[in-house]
Amino acid sequence: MAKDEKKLVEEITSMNEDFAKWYTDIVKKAKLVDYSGIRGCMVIQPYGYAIWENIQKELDRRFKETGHENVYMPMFIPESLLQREKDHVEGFAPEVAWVTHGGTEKLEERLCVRPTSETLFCDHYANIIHSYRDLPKLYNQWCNVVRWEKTTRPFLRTMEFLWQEGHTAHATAEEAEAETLRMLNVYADFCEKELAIPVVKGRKTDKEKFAGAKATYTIESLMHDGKALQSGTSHNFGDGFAKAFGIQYTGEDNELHYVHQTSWGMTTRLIGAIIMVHGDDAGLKLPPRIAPIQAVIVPIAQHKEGVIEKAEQLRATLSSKFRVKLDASDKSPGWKFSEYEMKGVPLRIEIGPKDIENNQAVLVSRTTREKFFVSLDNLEEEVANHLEKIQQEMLDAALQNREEKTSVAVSYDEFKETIENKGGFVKAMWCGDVECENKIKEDTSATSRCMPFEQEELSESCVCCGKPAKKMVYWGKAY
RNA sequence: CGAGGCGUGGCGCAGUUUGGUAGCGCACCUGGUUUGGGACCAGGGGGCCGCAGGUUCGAAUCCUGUCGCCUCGACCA
Repeated sequence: MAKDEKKLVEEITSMNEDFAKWYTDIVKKAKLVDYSGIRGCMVIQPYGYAIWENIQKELDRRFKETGHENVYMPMFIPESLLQREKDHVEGFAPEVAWVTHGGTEKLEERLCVRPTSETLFCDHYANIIHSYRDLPKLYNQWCNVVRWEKTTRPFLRTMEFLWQEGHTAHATAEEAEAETLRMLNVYADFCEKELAIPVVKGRKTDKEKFAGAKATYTIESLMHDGKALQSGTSHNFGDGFAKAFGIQYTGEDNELHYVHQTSWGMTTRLIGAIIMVHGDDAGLKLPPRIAPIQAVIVPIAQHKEGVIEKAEQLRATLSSKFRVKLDASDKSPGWKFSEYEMKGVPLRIEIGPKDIENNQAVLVSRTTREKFFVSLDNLEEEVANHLEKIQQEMLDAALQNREEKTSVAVSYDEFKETIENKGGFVKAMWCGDVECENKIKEDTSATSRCMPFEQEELSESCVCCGKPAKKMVYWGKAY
């Protein structure tokens, strides 16, 4: 084993040995979350929350750019309101938490803690939308929701989680469809540009679509262990909710019309995706664009005259353009190297007596662990270039991993064999029948991830039943 | 909710089979020597053994109950 491949952090379980353990090790050691005393709920610690704040900042900017406004809805939903739309309540009823008492008094009507806020938005929209002049309504809210999950894992599935939910109302079906796809594209762009996570865009099958939706679109990403993760969804509700909630407007034609609605969401689960797409055995690896610390300055032989001062000077200069931290604690340099690699800091800047003598600093990349000796005269430029390069390298690596773990199956034996032994995405044709989805699930535990927009004609018949195929589908085991 | 595993200083564990003064490593504190890949020496502090009952002269250990956490399935962002 080459020296630079040596496992530097003994405390982290190797990902090839036990991926699930590796994941929880990272989450704990990098201090992203702490387990709380409440089942299935996590404490998001400062470093983890800082990642979420950066995600919020970038996503929110994109929402504003596309004309959306932020609002805040109540966190309680009266039972009668939740039950207005039949499919919706059936989908969520098994996992809602109920408030039955106010103080010591039993409530006349139970309130559920929102698992999602469609019903609240609809109730509100019915009040404020009267004319075609009131449309479109492009609202978004950042909030927490609660779903009574049976099994939980930090970030990937918790009983309470943070998210953003966009809810829009439009005059026509065409506008609603356009909005649904526009926001899916915003999500995909965000994942690739900011998180360096490549995604497959497509449509969910009826079996997998959102409760109450006419169509659900999704972006699917692939984790390092070959499991898929639904990373964001965008739903077109058609006028189903509008009819259930009576959201009507008077059009230019002086006739009453129902609105057409959409909703779309992304959650703290994205942090789980970042961990599982980019991380390695040394720990977390954060894309520079959302890393809370983009560069850490580690002084070497900091007791020597002038070292700390120089390091502080670098920090002061760089901090106007980058999120930079100086660690002048009395831990050894080696300890700091490992610590910040574990925390996924993209770039390390070493400065010691030798460097000061030569008017240079040493930059070390988290992705390659390569060292670069750069002049202090153009440090800012060098740091900017390296961060950009690391961002790109991370996307490239993630893309390569996904390509390597994406297969094609034409026969059912081939399909089962690939899911079982290789994992990852398996592209295969499908007849459109839910029976085949169910059978595949039963036989392999894989589900249809999406019907990608970019269709390919792999064969003419369904991989499962052999009947004429309608769609090419990405299949895989999912988180 | 099904199957498995685990609750002992902050973290990771041993001790439980066969009841008898609560231990180890890391972390922490003090002093010194160190400092370019998780430094070393010396000294020190910290534990109602998840919780509640029971058996016993005596319980981390045995019995009953209960709560919580983790992993894997089914459900789901």
